[in-house]
Amino acid sequence: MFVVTRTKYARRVVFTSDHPILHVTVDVVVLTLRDARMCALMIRRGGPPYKGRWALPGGFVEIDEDLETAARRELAEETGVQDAEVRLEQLATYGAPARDPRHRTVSVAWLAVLPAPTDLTAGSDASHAAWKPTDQLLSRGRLAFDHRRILGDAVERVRAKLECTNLATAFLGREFTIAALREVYEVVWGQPLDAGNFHRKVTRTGGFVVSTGKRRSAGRGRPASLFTAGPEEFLNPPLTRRSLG
Amino acid sequence: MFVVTRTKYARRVVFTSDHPILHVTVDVVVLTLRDARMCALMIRRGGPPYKGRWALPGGFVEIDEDLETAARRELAEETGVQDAEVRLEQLATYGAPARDPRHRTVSVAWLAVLPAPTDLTAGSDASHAAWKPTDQLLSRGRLAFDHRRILGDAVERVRAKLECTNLATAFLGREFTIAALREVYEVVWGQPLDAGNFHRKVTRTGGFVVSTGKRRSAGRGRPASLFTAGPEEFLNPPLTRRSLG
DNA sequence: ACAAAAGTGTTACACATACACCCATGT
DNA sequence: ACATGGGTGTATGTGTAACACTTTTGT
Repeated sequence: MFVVTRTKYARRVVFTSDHPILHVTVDVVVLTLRDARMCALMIRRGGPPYKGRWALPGGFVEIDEDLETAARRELAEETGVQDAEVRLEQLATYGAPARDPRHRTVSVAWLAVLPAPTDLTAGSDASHAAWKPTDQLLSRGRLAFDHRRILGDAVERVRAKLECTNLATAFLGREFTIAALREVYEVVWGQPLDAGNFHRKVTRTGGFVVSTGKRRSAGRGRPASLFTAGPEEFLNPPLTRRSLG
Repeated sequence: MFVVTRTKYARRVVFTSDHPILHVTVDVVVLTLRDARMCALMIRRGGPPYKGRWALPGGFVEIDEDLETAARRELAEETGVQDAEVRLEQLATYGAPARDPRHRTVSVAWLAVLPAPTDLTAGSDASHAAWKPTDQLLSRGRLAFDHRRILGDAVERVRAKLECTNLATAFLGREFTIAALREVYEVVWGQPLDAGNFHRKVTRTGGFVVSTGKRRSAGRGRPASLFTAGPEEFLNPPLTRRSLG
């Protein structure tokens, strides 16, 4: 029950319905670790509204497109990451009537966690896309729309999921050392952890990490064993957030 | 950029946009305990598609309506529950292109947990609305749309939240006994718990329950103390799901 | 040899589990 | 008096927190 026409500039849709009509978008919070800081991929807006402000990558859901497919498309367009293995998790949906001044828009937010050295060359303009530290964005950043809240919810979700899943391994490459994994926890939780106890905990918790048998020297000190992420999504019991240094 | 006209039968909206256009609905999973079973409020569909099947209460989001407001409106329309105190929590958003055969519909699902004796008289027809046991619905029920999946996700969410929040108190009235609270856990988790240890755990965990000083006799046995729900949302450490009987 | 990081041992303590046992009420 | 359910005590096991200590490398 809709007609699509193509003008010189854009597709134009004339739609008839008995029901209210809203726009549906996806926004993706892409997180990674750079220089011991948690960073989010942000896009600088080139036009109104919120011109010049940082915004989450996102866009409209196509008419025959699954929500996760739309999020995956946005992720690929902005980062070049085509990997179907990337964990993409639905965060929440934001739909306050005034969140977009142009039209009523409901946005389904997604969370993606990537290993560190992702360059933004593929498909996106470096002057428009950048990795920004999440703590800066959340405290002093001037973000477009309600993206500060979405980002804040994403960071909270990641903090919570480190306790009871091995999501932390998503911040690392396929093979990693226990020390690197510990650094993820220390950065995300913002507190030092006991190296010895952490090592015991993650290696003895079945399904968390899998030993490869290989070792890697980090320049000085005893070479560390290499592990890959285990298959287990949920741990029982969870890691605790205590054990301050 | 839209025109609303009113015909004899329904509002008709003619809409013009440069972007894909989707319908947005809310569906509400309303859970309660009846006769030691977890039940969901279901609506029997009177017309196609899925005529005669059970569906979650839900409906279209109005053009100027917040998502939570829409969910709360649906809850009130179907149960008569106007209480602003009712916890309403966003579950997830479901948007597979074919989930509604009529038109592309994205549905934001919400979860509400209510005390048991809610009669459905207010505003809804008893022949169309009913409390159905969730285990039956999930195993043998023929549900409309993707509502089986939504219901399944809701039940999983509730099971998980009992471990680390005092959501269980939402199944009970303002004042309740520890035994009643324990029954909520036993029904939702489907396993018996040790009465003594449960009592100690919930009363010694700060913020979980608050003693009223009052007592209530249940006919036989020592009268139980009455408690109200504490303010705390998250517990540390969580209740464990073990302790089989 | 020394520094540095990986990994293990050890001890004290908190909490969970299992279950015995006492408490307060109705019949 | 007895049954019934509410609530506490207690022994035992298990995991955590803190930190000492050993292992394995680079310089």
